Amino acid sequence: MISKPKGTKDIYGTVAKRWKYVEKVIDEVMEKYHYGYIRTPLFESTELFHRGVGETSDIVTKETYDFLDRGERSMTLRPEGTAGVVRSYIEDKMYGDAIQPVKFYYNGTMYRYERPQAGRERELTQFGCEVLGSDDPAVDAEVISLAAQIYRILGLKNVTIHINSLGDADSRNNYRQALVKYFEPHLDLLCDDCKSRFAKNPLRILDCKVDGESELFENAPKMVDYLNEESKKRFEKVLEYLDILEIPYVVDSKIVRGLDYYNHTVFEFESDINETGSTMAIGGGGCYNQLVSELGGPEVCGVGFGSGMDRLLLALEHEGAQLPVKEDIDLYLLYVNDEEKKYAIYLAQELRMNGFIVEMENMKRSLKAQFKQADRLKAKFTIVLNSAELDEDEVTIKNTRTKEEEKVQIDALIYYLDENLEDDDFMCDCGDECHHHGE
RNA sequence: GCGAUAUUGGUGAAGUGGUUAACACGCUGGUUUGUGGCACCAGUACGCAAGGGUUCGAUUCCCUUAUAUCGCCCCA
Repeated sequence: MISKPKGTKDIYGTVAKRWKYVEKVIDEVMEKYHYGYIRTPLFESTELFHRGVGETSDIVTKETYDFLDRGERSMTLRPEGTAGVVRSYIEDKMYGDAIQPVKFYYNGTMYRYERPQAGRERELTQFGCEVLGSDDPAVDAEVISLAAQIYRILGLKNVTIHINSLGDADSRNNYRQALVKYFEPHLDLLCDDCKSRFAKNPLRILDCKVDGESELFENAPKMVDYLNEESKKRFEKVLEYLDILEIPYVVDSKIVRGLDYYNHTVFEFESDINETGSTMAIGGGGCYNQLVSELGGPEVCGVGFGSGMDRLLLALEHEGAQLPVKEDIDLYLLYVNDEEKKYAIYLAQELRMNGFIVEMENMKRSLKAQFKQADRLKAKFTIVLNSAELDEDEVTIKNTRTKEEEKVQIDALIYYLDENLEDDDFMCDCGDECHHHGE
């Protein structure tokens, strides 16, 4: 047997329906915020992902799917969405467009060469957005509120927004130095991982799982105190706008994000996915004011966020959120003899073209087994085709819920179904403003 | 890259160094010759991830590999 590659998943059945629903919500919300859908290549030049990420992390060396194509060009399966969007922005000179800022959203598979674990696959699906060309803090707030809206509409409740500011390049460097100075005398108290973080990426020390709660860490310098005046004002604006939007947040100085290209606002959406009560980031993002120029474009600001579908669905499941997923069918056609079967083939097609979800027997089952099948399919109606009745141009249709049977002229069948199929598909608890169903 | 645990039919699983691998669900058929969902009866793993080893004998012990789950590193 050939099995799927490590860290990949087959998605089908009810799970696939949940995915499609979530994707529909994403599309609708993105559209209202006026973000244009963008599809960029699944693979790009390796250099695209390696530049900008910097030398500090393992990402470049061991966590991307790299390969040489037949022309000996080094290619990489995209590990995230931002780089491709920024590349496209630069390549197509969108910074010259009349409409600014440029706003995009994406939704697609990404590839990371990692060991799978909870909420972490090698092939993953992420959606996200990018705004390029504006440094207005209102854009930061918009991006955050957009993500918050998607989560809210999906029914996710236990999500906390952690937000922080890294300031501009100067502030960030000052803070980095302060951290180094602070931890240096206590180096021997740190865990082994932190010792290497100290050398490679001191900001990450704050994320330590071993002794992140210790006194040493509590007294560590805070980013906020190292923001210069301008950066501080900018951050306050972002928070003010979030207040206007009535979006609750927690200022969390431990949010630093891993990569160097972030400036100013950074944020993460945390959900309590595990039974253990520990939290997991289901999305995050921030400003990246150097990435565009790093990749060969103009000095332009970017803001974006990305969110993992797998973790999002995990969180929805964990919270028991009800997604409006349709699992039943309208009608199941049963038959016994060949003449009836032929009519079933015809009738199924006819009714499907008229908008009904129709299924028919295709397994040569006994009539009894056909009824069982109709149950399993949760058919709202069944028709047992009967030669004698067909000669009279009529069928007996049975409502599986009320058990009532009725003789109906075949000509009147569509009308009958229209009348009798109630629209009780689902209830959703998104309040009066809910427009996302029934279309 | 590192670590822990696991891998038994269509599914959930129990179990043991030794004749026929529990139980349940499902599925198929029958009781009921074209109206099910209930009930009862019957059938349903030539095999316990793959390969190698130890042994008179292994699904059970050992090794290797693969896969899965969870964690570490990293986190875009």
